[in-house]
Amino acid sequence: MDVDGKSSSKGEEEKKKSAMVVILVGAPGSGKSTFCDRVMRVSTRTWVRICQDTIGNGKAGTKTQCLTSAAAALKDGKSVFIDRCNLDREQRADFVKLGNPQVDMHAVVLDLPAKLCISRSVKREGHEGNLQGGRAAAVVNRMLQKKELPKLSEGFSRITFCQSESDVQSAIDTYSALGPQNTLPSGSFGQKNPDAKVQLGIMKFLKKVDSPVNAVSKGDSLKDSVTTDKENDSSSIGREEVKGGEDLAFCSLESTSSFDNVPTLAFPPISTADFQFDLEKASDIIVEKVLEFVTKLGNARFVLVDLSSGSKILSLVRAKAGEKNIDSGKFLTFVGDITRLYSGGRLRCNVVANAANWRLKPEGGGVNAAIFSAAGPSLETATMERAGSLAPGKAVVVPLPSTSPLFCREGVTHVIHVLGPNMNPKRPNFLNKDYKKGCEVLREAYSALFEGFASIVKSQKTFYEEPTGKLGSVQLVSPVDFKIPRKNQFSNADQKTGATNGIDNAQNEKNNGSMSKAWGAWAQSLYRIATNPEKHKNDVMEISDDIVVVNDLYPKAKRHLLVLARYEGLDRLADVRKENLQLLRTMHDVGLKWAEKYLSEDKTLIFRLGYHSAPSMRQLHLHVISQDFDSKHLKNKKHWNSFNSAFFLDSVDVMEEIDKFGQATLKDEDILSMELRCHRCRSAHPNIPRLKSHIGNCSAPFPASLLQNGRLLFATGNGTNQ
DNA sequence: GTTCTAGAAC
DNA sequence: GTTCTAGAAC
Repeated sequence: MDVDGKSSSKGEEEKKKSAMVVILVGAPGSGKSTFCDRVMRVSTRTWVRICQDTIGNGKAGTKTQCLTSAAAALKDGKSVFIDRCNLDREQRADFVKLGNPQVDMHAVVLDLPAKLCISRSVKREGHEGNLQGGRAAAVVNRMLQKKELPKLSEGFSRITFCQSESDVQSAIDTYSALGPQNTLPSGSFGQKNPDAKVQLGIMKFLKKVDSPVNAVSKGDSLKDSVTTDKENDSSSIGREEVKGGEDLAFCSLESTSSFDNVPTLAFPPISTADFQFDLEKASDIIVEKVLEFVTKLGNARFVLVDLSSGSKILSLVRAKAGEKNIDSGKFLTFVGDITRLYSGGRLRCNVVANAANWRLKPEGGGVNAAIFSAAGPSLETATMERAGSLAPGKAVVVPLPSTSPLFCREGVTHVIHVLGPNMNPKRPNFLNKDYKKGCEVLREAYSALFEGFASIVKSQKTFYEEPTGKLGSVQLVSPVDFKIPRKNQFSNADQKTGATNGIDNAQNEKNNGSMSKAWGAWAQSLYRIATNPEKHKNDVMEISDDIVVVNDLYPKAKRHLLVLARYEGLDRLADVRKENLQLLRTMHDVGLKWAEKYLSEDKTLIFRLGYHSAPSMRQLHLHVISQDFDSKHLKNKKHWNSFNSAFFLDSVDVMEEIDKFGQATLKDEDILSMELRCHRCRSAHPNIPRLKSHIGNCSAPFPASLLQNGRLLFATGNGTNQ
C-alpha cells in the first residue's frame, strides 16, 4: 500500500491516527510473547508483533531490523507490539522515536516476580530466544538488575504496570477490547507506590482503566452528581486533571487523602425501578435508614447511585437528607454507572450493593444485570457459594474474587445482594399495593444491606485504622465477641429462622454446605474455638481481639501450636488479601513470642512458622512448630509433606507476598504425596517409620533456603549453623 | 484433622 | 506373617 503521498485520504488519516506502538517491557519469562499472542488472537485491530528473537528469518535479529519492520508496519496503518525485553531506557529510546502525533506510544510493563520469570524461562522448551535451562536464571537475574522502569517523560502516552498475573490479565483484556479506532486514556496505570508506609488494600486496583469503549460519560458522573462540599472538591480536582483530554488520565496519582480510604458503600435505590415502589415512601425510608446507620457506623460513607441524571428518587432523597441534616461527608447521591464508580467517576466504593432478584442470578436488566456483567462469572460462583436464593427484605454479603474486573478495576471487594419488596404484579412476591407490608420489607432490606456493610467495615477494621502496634496486653480468657457475631449454626438448628442481624441465613448455611470446597463437620473445631474461645478455656493459651493461641490437638512435633485468626470469612490462606496484612503480622508476632518462650526453655528446639497451602481445618491458622518432628501423631506422608514441602508456606514469605501482590501463591495438594525426604539433609526414605528413625539421628545443617530470611528460629546463642 | 481396615508390599 | 499405605467414614 502506498501511503507516501502527503495528501492521504480521510480514511487513511483516521487509520493512522488510531495506530499505536506498544513496547513490552519485561524479563525473559515475564510473558511478553504470550501477552501479544493473546491480544492478537481476539483483537479486531490489526497488530504486528515485532520480536527480536525471531525477526532474522525465524532466528534472533538486530534492534535495527526491529526498528525497520516496526516503521514499515506503522506506515501500513498497523499497530505494533515491540516484543523484546526493553528493560532500560536506552533500549527503549529508539522505539519511542517511532511515535508521532498520529501514533500513540504505550508501554506495558510485565514486572512479575523474578522467581516466576526464571522458572518459566527454565521450563520452557523451544523458546524463540533459546533461553532455556539453568542459564536462564543467571540471565534473568542479570537483566533485572539493570531494570529501569519506563516513565511518561520518555515519550510514552500511556504506561501500564503489571505486577501480578491478574494485572497482566486485565491489561490483556484492555488491549484486546480495542477496536481499530479506539484509543486508551493516557497516563501511568497500576504502579504501586513503593514508599507507601501503610500498604492499603485498595491501592492495588486504582489506576487501571478499561478501554473507554463502554465508558459512561464522564461529564455526567462528574457534573450532576455532586451534593457535598467534599465531593465538589474532589470532582473539581478531577476536572483539572482531565483538561484537554476526554478521558480520565490520572498519572500515577496516588491519593493520600484519608477520604479515599473511608469504607464506602454504593447502593442503588431498592425496589423503585422494576418493582415500582412508591418514590416518596422509598425516599423517606432511605433517608431514615441512612441516618440510622451513619450514626451507628461512624467512619463510613454511603452513596446512593442512580444512572439517570434526571433521577426523581435521587432528588427526593437529596432534599430529604438536607432537611435531616445528614452529614454530607458521609452520605451523598451520585449520578453514574454503579459498575464504574472509580474508573468513570473517581469515586472509590469498596462495597457495592446489588438490587438482586430472588434467584441471585444475572438475569433480567437494570442494576442486577449490569453488576453481574461487570463483575464477570466469578461473582455468580462466589454468590452461589454463599446463598442459593434471597427472600424480600434480606441481604447477602459476597466477597468478590480478586480476579473479578470489578475488583481489579473499581476496587470493589464485596457485593451485597439485597432484595426489596415488589409492587409490580408481573414480578414474584407481588405485594398488591400493601404498602404497610411494603414499607416494612423495604426498611428490613436497607437494614440488612447496611448491617452487611457494617460487618465488612468491622472485619476490615485493621485495614482502615492505623495499626495499633504490638499486642502488649494479653487478655487471659475473657469472653471476647467474634469480629462478626453470628449464630452458632452447628448446635442450634432452630435459630436458623429470624435473622437477628438481618443478613440472610443462606450465606451461613452455604459456607458449610455442599459446595466444591465445603468444610466437613470435623473441620470446624478451630473455627469454633476462634468464635467462642471462652468456651474452650482449658485449651486456649492466649486470647486477643485478633487471635487465639492453642496447642495443636495432635502435635506433629515436641512443640506445635496454632495461632488462629479471629476473623469471619478468613477460612484459609486463599481468603487472605492485602487488607489482612496487619492481621498476618499480628499472628506472626504472636507466633514468634511463643516460639521464643519455648526456645528459652529448651535451647535444642528450632521453630518454623507457616501456613498450609490448603488446610484441612477451617479458620486461618498459623502453625508454630518445632523441627524435631518427634511425635507419635506424625503418621503418614501427608503429615510429613504438609510441613516439609513447598506446601508449607513460611509466614515471612506469605506476608511479603501478600504485601507485594495482594495474595499468596498456594501449592496444590498433589505435592503431599511426594517422596519422603529429610528436611535437613534431603535424603529420601521409603516409608514413614524409616524416615522417622532417620530424622531422630540426622544433625545435618538445614538447607540454605531455610536458613535465610528468618524462616527458622534458633535459641539465642545457638547460632544458625545447625 | 483422625480412625479404621483391606490389601499391597515386603 | 508382618509392616505399611491409602481410601472411606466420620
